[in-house]
Amino acid sequence: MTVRLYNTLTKKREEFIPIEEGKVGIYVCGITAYDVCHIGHARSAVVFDVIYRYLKYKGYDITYVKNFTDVDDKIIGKAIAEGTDIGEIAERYIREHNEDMDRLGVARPTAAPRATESIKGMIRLIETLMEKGLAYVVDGDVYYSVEKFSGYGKLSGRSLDDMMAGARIDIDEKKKNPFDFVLWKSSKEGEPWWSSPWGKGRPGWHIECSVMSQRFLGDTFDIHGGGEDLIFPHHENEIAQSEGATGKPFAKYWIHNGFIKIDSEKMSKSLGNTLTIKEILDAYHPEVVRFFILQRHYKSYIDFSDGAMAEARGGMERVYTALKGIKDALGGGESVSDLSEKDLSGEDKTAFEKVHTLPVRFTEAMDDDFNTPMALGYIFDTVRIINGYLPRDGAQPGGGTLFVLQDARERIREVGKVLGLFLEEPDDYFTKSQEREVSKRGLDVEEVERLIDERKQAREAKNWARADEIRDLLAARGIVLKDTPASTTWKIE
RNA sequence: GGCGGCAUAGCCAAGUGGCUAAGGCAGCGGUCUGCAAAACCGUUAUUCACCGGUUCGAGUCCGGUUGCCGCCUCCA
Repeated sequence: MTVRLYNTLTKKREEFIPIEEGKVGIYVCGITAYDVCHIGHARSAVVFDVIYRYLKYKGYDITYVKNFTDVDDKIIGKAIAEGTDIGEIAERYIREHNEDMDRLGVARPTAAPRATESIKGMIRLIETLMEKGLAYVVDGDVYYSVEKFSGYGKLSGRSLDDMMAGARIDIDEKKKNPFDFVLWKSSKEGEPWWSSPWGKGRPGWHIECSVMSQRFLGDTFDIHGGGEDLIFPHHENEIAQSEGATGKPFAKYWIHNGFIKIDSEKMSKSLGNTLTIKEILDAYHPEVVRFFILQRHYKSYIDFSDGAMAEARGGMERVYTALKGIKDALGGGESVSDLSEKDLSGEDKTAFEKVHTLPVRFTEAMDDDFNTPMALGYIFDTVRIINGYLPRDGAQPGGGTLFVLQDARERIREVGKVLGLFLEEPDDYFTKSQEREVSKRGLDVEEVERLIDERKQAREAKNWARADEIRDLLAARGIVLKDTPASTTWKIE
């Protein structure tokens, strides 16, 4: 089965056919290293991480490039403000970024080049554009002449005439056309610079991606991705630069992820409602964050709120509760059943067939434009089967049951690995989750446990009134108790 | 002003021409439990913003209306 994906360039869902059979080259625009990453970066990272892992799961030999922009106005501004150089600023935020990604369980790309490592290539590319008459020089700045590139606007679906009609940009007298964009910028006093045929200067923003994608993936490659805000002008300009220079098609498929809103508002620095990845991870388990993101199709916007996160947490718990049930039934052993599939019959056989085909359904969903919400739905279907199949308290499960449960766990792990979910030991997951909730709510754990202990004694004395009173007291603080024959455990609702 | 997207149950969210409109959360009834919790079973949209059209057949295609949103400036 082949993957079908929505291509921003054609505005259609298309069959994914790699340029070279079995191989995939993917380039995703990374961050500008001038500030800590927010939840929007997390979404983009998680979405493309899952696409990367899925294509790998499908057996493709994949080269995944995600760049760092380490020279730009904002970085320069920050360096000047702090009296340091751009290298130090970039280094700091790249390190922070990598830390955030590691915590989110985002795999490192095959290559993570920095713009400043490819300055020579950028100069060469700009020279080619000059030779082809696609660029012009004004006072040491080099501009791209959009009118000279006939395909300009094909990605964002607008013509230059449309853009002119609705132009809202400042007229810059240096430019021949208001949509011309800078390829090379002359440096002002105190700014970093590189020498070039046009004098001391630095690259414009778009040129780096044209150069680094070409360097790692060639003139034409399979997939180019990024946030939807990059469609115009960034990706449009990349196409103009690359196709203008090589005369060949640039990326074959373009994938763009949707934005995150916060409490139904657009997240932006001016509104002051940005949430950093660090803040989110202090409050929620990384897998809850991934689950929250993957619960919606990557192209739609997501509305972040505490309520939505609480729901995501609830969903995660459902899966981990089932995994815990399996673990308890297996008695902690990894491989306790030495049966094989053909030894199964009746109920065991039926359950096995349902559970064992999870990866097939998962693949169907993912092949359909990476439909992670549907993929998660199939995982929940599997969870229901497991829960209904788990031995009741105290019952001794038979060999067939163990075999099925073991397989169920394997299959959930198999697809979970692609999504970056359900990879923890259930006990660890619950412990970490609980610690976060406790610290978030400022609960006094010792007092909680003292009350539980008091309730235990009341229960032993069959003083149900006092036992219930304590439970209600704890419930008022969001603590839910669970009595098992052996002990009482508690969790945050 | 230009370009584009979305509207599915109380909430979140799949489904893009055809079996009974996935799944999660919340609710209700039952089983289990000292009572709960978790889990399971059942239940919760004759209907997919509205109006018209195409079709044997539409949530799904086309046209219109209304409402929300994004991009056009740095932005994931």
